[in-house]
Amino acid sequence: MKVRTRFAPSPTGYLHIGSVRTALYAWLYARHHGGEYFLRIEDTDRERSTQEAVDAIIHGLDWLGLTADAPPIFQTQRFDRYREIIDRLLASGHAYRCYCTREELDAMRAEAQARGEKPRYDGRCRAGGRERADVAPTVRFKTPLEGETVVDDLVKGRIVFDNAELDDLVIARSDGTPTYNFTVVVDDMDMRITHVIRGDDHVNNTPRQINIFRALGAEPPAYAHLPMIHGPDGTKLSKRHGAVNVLEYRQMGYLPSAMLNYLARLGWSHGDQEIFTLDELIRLFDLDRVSRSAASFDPMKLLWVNQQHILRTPTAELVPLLAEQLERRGLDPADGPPLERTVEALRERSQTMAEMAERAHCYYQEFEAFDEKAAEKHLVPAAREVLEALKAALAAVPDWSEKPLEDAVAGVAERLGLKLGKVAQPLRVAVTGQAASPGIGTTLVLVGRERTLARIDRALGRIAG
RNA sequence: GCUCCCUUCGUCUAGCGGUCUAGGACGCCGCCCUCUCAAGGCGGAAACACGAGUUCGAGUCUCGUAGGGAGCGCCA
Repeated sequence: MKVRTRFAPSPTGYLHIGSVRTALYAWLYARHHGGEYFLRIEDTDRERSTQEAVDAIIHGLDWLGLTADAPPIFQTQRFDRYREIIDRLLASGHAYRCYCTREELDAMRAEAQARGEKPRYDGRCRAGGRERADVAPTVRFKTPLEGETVVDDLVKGRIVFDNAELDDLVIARSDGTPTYNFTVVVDDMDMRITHVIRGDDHVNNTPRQINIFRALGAEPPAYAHLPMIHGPDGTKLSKRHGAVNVLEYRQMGYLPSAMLNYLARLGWSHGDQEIFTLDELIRLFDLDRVSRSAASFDPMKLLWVNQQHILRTPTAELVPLLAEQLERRGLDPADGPPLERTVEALRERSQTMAEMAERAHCYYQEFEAFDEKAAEKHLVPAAREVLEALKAALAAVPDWSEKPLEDAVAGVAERLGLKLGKVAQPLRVAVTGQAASPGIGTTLVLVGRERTLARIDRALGRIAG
């Protein structure tokens, strides 16, 4: 049977990084097994669902390349179908109308808790005979009173639930709208989902859903419950831990391939391998290598993975990303060296594309001010002679490219009897404003002849002033 | 409270009864390379939650304990 998986978020906010991992695993599992993956928007809670959230989910998944094999399915467009199934369950005696009021239910729960039991519905309307005109009834599913429901979870192993622990859950509200545990079953059944891959906060819902499948005469799918992702401090991952919205990572200059790599590796492993291409993930991913315990999100490691991907991604693919970051900063990519050169020069010293853009700033626009620490250390009176000599030597270089420029700088050092560092550093600070940059020859090429000479004057001015 | 799940370096993990004086990676520290910063190379500190079993032998199996998490809605 062909594998069919789905990702089923509810559109109540931005796309959370934990949700993305769930989507990724469902997507990878389908791709790995040559199956299909679908997106289903669970928007039955009309109070909390928003169009912005739907857009955020779709944009986020799109950015990451987690594309579905069909247009998204919206639950709000399937109310007729849910109604139909509810009627079927009612007719077959698998469900019944409940006339209990909220007050009655609250009291019931309070009593159960007082007795030290799990708060649950006691089934008082199950036998019928409690119809009343002043209460719009809900519809409850008749959970089997005895027996066990077994979940052979693909990640957690066998989990056995006593049906007696489960109560009769509401499947239709008093206004007739269906509830979560019910719509999930109808949709997974209709979509012919073979593998439900979701967060392990859903394990306790699973026996209820399996019972509904059975009542409908349908075969339940296989289940795989993924452990949660915690923050670095071990608590639930939240905004306190930094960005949890995937789209923010795009802004921060992370590569989709790196996000996917990091997230895949968070809770899954393939021996000692850390860096994976998307193709490798598809080829190697499977649920039997998924860890059973919760993992902590580590922004530092994400940064490293991103850097590794920047190192491995072809320059041509990085160029538009750098352009985007430069433009976001109000810089004109045309007013400086070709972006290819900048990427080549900075790729191994940038952990994000945002950082690369920061470092590239001085190649596309005059820098505001010298880094004070760097200037104090290198733009000292003793550097005056060095910069004068450099200016003359560089101005005389006919071919403004790396090798001749390096030779010119080395020549100045030799003539003045100084170590290269004593010459290159003042020059570096003079032309970039910073103490760190690519190799001096490369840096000079990036800055360009005109700006280099002008900036040496600027530095000399500072020393004099 | 009840039900379910989880527990190897700070973090992500390898380990599927003996090859474990527990391996890799991030981070941290040191060294090398070096015009700076990186990248890269080399080295170091750092973990089997605890207690009983089973077994010739347990990080690996079983049961407890402790700790953590999830769920217990006319939310999803």
